Amino acid sequence: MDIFKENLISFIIPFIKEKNKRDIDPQEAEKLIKTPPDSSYGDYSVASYYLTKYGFKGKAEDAASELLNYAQANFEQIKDFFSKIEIKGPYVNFFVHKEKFIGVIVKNVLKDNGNYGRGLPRKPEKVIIDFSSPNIAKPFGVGHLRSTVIGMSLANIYEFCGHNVLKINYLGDFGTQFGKVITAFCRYNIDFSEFEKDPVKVLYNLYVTIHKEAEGNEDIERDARDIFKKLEESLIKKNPSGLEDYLNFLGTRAGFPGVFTSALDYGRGQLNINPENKSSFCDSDEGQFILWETFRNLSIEEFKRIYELMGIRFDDYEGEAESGIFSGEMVKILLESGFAAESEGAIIVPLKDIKTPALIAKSDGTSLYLSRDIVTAVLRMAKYNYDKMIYVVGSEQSLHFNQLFNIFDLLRDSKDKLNNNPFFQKYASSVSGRLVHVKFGRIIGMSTRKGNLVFLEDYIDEASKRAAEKLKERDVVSNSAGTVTGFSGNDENKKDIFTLDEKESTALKIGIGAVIFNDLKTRRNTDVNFNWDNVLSFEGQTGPYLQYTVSRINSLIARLIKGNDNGVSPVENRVNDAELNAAAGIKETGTPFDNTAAVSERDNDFNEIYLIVKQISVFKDNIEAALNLNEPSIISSYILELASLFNKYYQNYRLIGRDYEYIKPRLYLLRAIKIVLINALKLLCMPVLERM
RNA sequence: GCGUUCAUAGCUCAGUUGGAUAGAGCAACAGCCUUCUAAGCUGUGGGUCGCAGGUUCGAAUCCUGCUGGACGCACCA
Repeated sequence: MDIFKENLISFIIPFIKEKNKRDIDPQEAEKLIKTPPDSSYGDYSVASYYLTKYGFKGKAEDAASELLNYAQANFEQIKDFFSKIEIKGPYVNFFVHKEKFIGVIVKNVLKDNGNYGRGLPRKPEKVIIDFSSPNIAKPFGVGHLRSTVIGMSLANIYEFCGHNVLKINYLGDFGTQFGKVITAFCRYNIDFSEFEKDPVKVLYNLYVTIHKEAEGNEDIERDARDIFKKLEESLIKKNPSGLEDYLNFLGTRAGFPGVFTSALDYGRGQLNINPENKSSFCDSDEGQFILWETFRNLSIEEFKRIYELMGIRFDDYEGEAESGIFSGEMVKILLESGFAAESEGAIIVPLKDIKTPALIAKSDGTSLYLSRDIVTAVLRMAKYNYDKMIYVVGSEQSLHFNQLFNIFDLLRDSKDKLNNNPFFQKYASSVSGRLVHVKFGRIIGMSTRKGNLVFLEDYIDEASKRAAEKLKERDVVSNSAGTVTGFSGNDENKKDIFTLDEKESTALKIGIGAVIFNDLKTRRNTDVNFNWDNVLSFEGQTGPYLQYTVSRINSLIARLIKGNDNGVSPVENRVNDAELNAAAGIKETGTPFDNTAAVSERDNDFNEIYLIVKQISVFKDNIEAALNLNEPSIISSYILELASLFNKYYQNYRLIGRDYEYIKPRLYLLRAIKIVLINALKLLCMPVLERM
C-alpha cells in the first residue's frame, strides 16, 4: 500500500467512527477503499454501499454526499496527497496529486531496488514447501515441471514476504514400482552402453515394458511386490533404531547413528554393473538392495543436472524410503490406540467425512504412499517444528491429501488416545491445521510425435532451438539500403554484440523462460491445454516478451546515458539521494513534497507515465495476494500488464534527442520499471537477460 | 453411482473475492522500421459470461437444479 492510500484511510476513519459510534481499525477501513475500473473515475473510491454496513441509513447516494461534504470540509488534511474529490452516483472518487505520486513511487523503487515489494509479516512463519518430488527411475517429465516451478515460485514469494522457507524435494524412491523396475532389470537384456549413457531413460523404458507385460500377468505383479517387501525389510534391518529414538533425535538434534537424515545420505550403490556381474545382483536380497540404491543415485544425479539448468535449488532432499522404515511402527501405534482397524486383511483408518478407505498398510504389512506421508509429516514436525507445510502436488491427488489431513485432525481431536506413546503424540497431534495442499491442473494433450511422454529436457531444447532461430534472424536484417549486419542500424553498439557462446546461453535462457512462464501464467487450478504452437510462439503474453522488455529498457538506458551522434549530450549516470529527491520533487525534511515535480502534468506523456507508475505502486499488493492464494499467476498477470504499459510508452514517445531536464526523470522511471520487472521475474524463477 | 473440480470472444486465458461500460494475448483484417531492439506498437471486427431458477439496491462472481468436460474412488504413487 502506498502512502496516498494510507493517508486516505486515516482520513475517513474519524468520519465512519462518528457515524457508526464504533471503533474501526485501519485494516477494516482499507476494505472500503476500492480502485475504480478506469483511472478517469479517480484513483481511489469509496462506494457508499459499503458505508451502509457501518450504520448509515437510507440510500447509498445520500451516504456518498455526506462523505463528500465531510471530505470537502476537511480537505486541508489531505491536500498534500489529493487534488480533487468527485461524486458520481454512489461513488466518492479521490484523485491523487499525480505529479507527487509519480515522484514518491519512483523514488521508493529506486531506493529499495531489489527489495522493492518485499514485505515483513507480523509474525514470520516457518514454512516447508514440498515440491517437484519426482519418482526415481523415471525421467523428469513435464508433469513434474508444474510442481517444480509453482513450488519454487511460491518459495520465492514466501521468502520475499519475510517467512522462513525450507524447500524440500521428497523423492519418490520407494514402493512397489521399484520392485517392478528391479524385476524388469533382471528379467530383460540390458544394453549396458546405453545404460551408461542415459540410465534414467533405460530404466524408464524398462518400467514401461514391464508395466505392459504385467497387465496380463499376475506373476509379475506378485514378484514385484515380493521384491519390494524384501527391499523394505532390508532397509529396516539396516536401520535398527525405533521410531521413538529417531523422533527424539530429530527433536533434539543430538547425534544419532544409522538412519538417513537426508535422501542424499543413502548408499551410493554399485556403479559398475555389467553383463557379467548382473546376475549376482539379481540373485540375492542384498544385491537387489544395491540395485535400488544404484538406481536412486543415478536418478538423483540426473535430476540435479536439470534443476541446475533451470536455476532450481532445494534446501533438502528427502525420500519416501526414510519414512518407509518407520511406517510399520506408526501403524502399530494407530492400531493400539484405536485409530486404525483391520479390513479385508489390510489396515485402514476409518474417517467420518470420507467414504473411500484410508489404507495405511497392505495385507503383507508393507507401507503405502499414505502411511509414508503420515510418518513424513510427523518426522518433519520433530525435525523442523514447522508452522505450515505446503504440498505442491497435482489435483488428482486431492483425495489422498484429504485423507491425510483428516487423519491428522483425528490425531489432534482424540490426542488422549495416544497417551501410551507420548513421543508420537507430541508431534503427531500438532500437525493438524498446518498442512496445505496446493494443487494444480493437469497438462492435457502433451505428447511427442510418437505419442509418448515428453521429457522436460526435450521440451526446453525445442524452445531454445526456436529462440536461437529468432536470434539468428535478427543477425541479418535486410532493408531498402541492402543487407546490413547487426539489427537494423549501423550503430556500433549493436553490431555483432553476441559472441557465439553468448548466443547459445541466451537462446537457452529464452527457451527456459518460455517454458516456465507458460506454466505460471494461468491460475494453477485450471488444466493446461498443451499446444506446441502456443509454447513456441514468443509473442504476446509469453516469457520471452517479458525478457525482451527488460532487454529493451537496458538498451534504452544505455543509449540515454551514452548520448548519441545527433549532438545530444549524454545524460549523467548518477543515482544518489539528492538527485533522486530532486527528480522526485521531494524535500527530505519538512513537508514531504515541494512544488517542483520532475515530470510535469503539462508533458504530453504524463498520463502514460502516470499509468505505469500506478501499476508499479501496486506491486506489493499483488505479491501479497499471490502469497495468500498460493497463486504465482497473479504475479504473471501483473508483470504482463506492466510490460505492456511500458512497451506502449516506448513505442509512442521518443526520448533520445530530448534535453537533459526532460530525460532525467524518465531515466529514473525506466530504472524503476526495470527493477520491478526483474524483481517479479525472479519471483517466478524466470531467467533475466541483459540483452537479447 | 459417490466425491473433487471446471465451463467467459473462433483459440488460450484475466476479471481487484458481490460493484461503475466484462478485458488481454493469439488467430483474421488494415497500418507502423534510413531516427531509442518489430520477440514491439496502432486500429477494426469478434460476447445471451454453459442453461434455468433463486438470494438483493446490484451477480461472470454466492445458493439450488440441470447439461457438458476433466480428475479421483482398497492394498500404485
